[in-house]
Amino acid sequence: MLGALFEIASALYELSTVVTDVILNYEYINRNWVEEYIMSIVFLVFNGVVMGFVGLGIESVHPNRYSSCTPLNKLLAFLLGLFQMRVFTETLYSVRANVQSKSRQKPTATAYTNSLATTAGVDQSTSVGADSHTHAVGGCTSADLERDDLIQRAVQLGHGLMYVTFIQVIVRDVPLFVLQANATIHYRKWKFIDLFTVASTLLTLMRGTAAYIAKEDKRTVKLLAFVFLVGQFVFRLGAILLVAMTKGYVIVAYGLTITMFAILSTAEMRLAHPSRRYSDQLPRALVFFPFFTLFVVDGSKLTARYGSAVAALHSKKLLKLHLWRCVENVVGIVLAVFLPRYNEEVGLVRDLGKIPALQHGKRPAAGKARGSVAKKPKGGGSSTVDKEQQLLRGKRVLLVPIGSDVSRKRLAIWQDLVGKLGGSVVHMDWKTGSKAVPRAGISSAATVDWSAVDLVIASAQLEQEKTAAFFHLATFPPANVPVYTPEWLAYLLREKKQPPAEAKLKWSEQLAAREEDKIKTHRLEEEAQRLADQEQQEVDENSESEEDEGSNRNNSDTKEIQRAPPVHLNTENIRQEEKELEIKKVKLMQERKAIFYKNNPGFRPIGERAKVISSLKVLRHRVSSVKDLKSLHWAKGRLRDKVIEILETGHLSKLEAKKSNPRLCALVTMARIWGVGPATAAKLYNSGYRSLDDLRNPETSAVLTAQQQIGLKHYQDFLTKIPRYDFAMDLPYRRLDIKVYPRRFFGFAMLYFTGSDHFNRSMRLFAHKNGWSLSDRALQRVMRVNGMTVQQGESVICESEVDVFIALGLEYKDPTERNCFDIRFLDEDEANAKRGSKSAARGDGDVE
DNA sequence: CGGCGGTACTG
DNA sequence: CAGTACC
DNA sequence: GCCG
Repeated sequence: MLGALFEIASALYELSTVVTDVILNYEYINRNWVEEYIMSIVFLVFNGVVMGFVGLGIESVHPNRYSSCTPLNKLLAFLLGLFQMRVFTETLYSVRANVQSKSRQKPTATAYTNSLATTAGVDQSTSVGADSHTHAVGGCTSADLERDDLIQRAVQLGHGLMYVTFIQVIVRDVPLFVLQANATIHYRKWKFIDLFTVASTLLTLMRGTAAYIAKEDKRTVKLLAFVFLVGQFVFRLGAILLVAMTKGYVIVAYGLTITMFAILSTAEMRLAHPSRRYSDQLPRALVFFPFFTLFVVDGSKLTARYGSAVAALHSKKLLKLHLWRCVENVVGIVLAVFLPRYNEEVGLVRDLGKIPALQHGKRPAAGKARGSVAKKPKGGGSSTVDKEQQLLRGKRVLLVPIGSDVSRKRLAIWQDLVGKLGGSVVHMDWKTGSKAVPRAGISSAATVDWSAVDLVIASAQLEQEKTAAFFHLATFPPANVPVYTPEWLAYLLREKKQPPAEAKLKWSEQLAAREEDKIKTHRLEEEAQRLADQEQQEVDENSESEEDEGSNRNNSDTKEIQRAPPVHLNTENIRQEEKELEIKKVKLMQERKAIFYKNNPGFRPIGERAKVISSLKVLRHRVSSVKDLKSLHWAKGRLRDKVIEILETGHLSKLEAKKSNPRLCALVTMARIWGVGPATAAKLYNSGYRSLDDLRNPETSAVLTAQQQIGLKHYQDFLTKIPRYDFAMDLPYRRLDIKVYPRRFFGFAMLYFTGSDHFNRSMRLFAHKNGWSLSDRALQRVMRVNGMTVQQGESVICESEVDVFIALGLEYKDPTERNCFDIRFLDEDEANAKRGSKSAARGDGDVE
């Protein structure tokens, strides 16, 4: 009776773990942890289907348990598994059967323990086992026979349940455990529910493992080995996907790969030792699970620390994980090889060398099966490496020291590269006798002994004629001397081999490519012009009535207007893209709205009436005179005058005046130093500093702060935008912004950092005007009392940028639509006014 | 005519 | 607190 | 230098 209670209690406990999963899933979706939710559901469904089939299996051995109608019974058996009720209901059934049979006759202990129980009915030996048992008992009445059969079946079902539990562990609990652990590591502190799920998973795991290792039937072990492998597949794949989380197909590929290796090595391990004894199987279970759990947990941490799975993958820490994998594999293999075999005919894999997977990831010292794979890299040895690194050994290289992008520093780098590649640099005689790099355009020239040159390095920017003139040659390059670009050198050193022909790192190829580019651009320009003209005609035809700007159109003198560089626009394409963007935005809004209101129940958008934050509109046609604009209603007063001036004359006199104002130029230049703003620039100017060189004077350092000195030192570097891909060899100094926010600030922080600054300001102004405050970590109600701002209440919850737009009641803008120009520079008067009477800064009064 | 974004660091 | 920075 |  006690046993029955225990059985029911543990079944109830099983059920409660399922309930926990449901609660957790609810929480996932509530917090919009979509990845966790999806994966959890996938695992639950997968598990449900597996358990459903298990139910069908049990049904075929123990038919008609729930009803007398066979199809209905099958459906029930499947559904019970699908809804994760399998263990619970089967336990109840087996306990009932057991109690029933016990009440008729107390079974002997031996009948219970010695019975050849089989797995959940899939194994056909059930009836055989029952028969043999009946024979062994012998001489019984039919009633005894029936009772024995009943006992037998109950016991079988009890054993079967153990396997059901085991399967459940593999397909459901372990992946879920990993999921939950991951969610915990990533997003929140441990809560009771997490502790419960972890503890319950561990318990179930132990139970399942016990069920597996206690099993003594040979065929079932084989079957279970298979199930175990499938389970492992799910387990490992799930774990790896978790490590991958949201980004990067690389890690998915990686996950698949190591999963395959794991399966192969485990298959080898299991099949070689289908041992019947607890003591043989336990070490494997012990070895396998802890190691892999460590691997997964550490992998998750790593992902969290590096921000993305790909970054984590590229980090050196991964080595540690690989080492764990190695240890795990090595221990498994050692066990597989050296433990005694009980069943030689099942031991399928004796030659480890035949499984390529086993050769992967192991240290050379770890295994004896180091066959052909290990030999290959060793065979090549160090000589190959040397050869590869000295691709220019013995070559005499001439560096062409001219070109718009060739500096002394760059030449030195080339020389260094050539040296590293084992080549020697040919020195040439300057006619002028100077060793300085001649500037392009200056008619210096060099004489070169071309027979002593094996190859030439020249900038791709360098024109052919200029080079020929420089070397006093009729044509450049001279015959039989190959010319390469500096990128070719960089490639050799990086890749340690010759680039493929399609890389086009030969100088002439680069020239040709540039030429081709020019022609192409030209053609595109013409095409664009044609399209623009066409459009123009359409516009003219459609908008006679809107031409209210006639008075500004006496443009007989507009011929000398400097035209802006032509823009080639494929109007059809642009329209298509705009349409797609619009659809994408609407979709995003709808998607996020549901989540936003779930997070902020009862919230009312701040500016429901407001439609748009105005942003720059794109015209698809060229605007070269006022008539190209439908109307100028958006510009009034002085702005309008300026627009007209630009369109009519091609320039803006006020701007020209400023550009030629030396004081302003000096101010702008100095203020572009990182750490120097308008005020400091003015202060410096008034102290007599007029240029960067003035400031570079050593005795000046006292007037600059430490930050400003750094800014001055890397003046140009800090002004250079960081390109997406940087192939340059002498990389500039960079200023990097690293911002760390708690996850709940993500939406606000993303919006802020995406910019633009003007966009941020207009959005914040909008919030401000409506009595709210928007920052990079909150959108909250505020009270502003004579200059003081008082917060009122908590921030609106915005998990994404979109949410902020929803909260403000604004139309969503794609990042590409948040671009405005930065006109930040304070004018003189304003700067003076700000600093009041403290400073005596004087200058041209009319400067703006 | 007053207002113009919100926040953090430095000196 | 002013000045500068970030977007 | 625009806007309310």
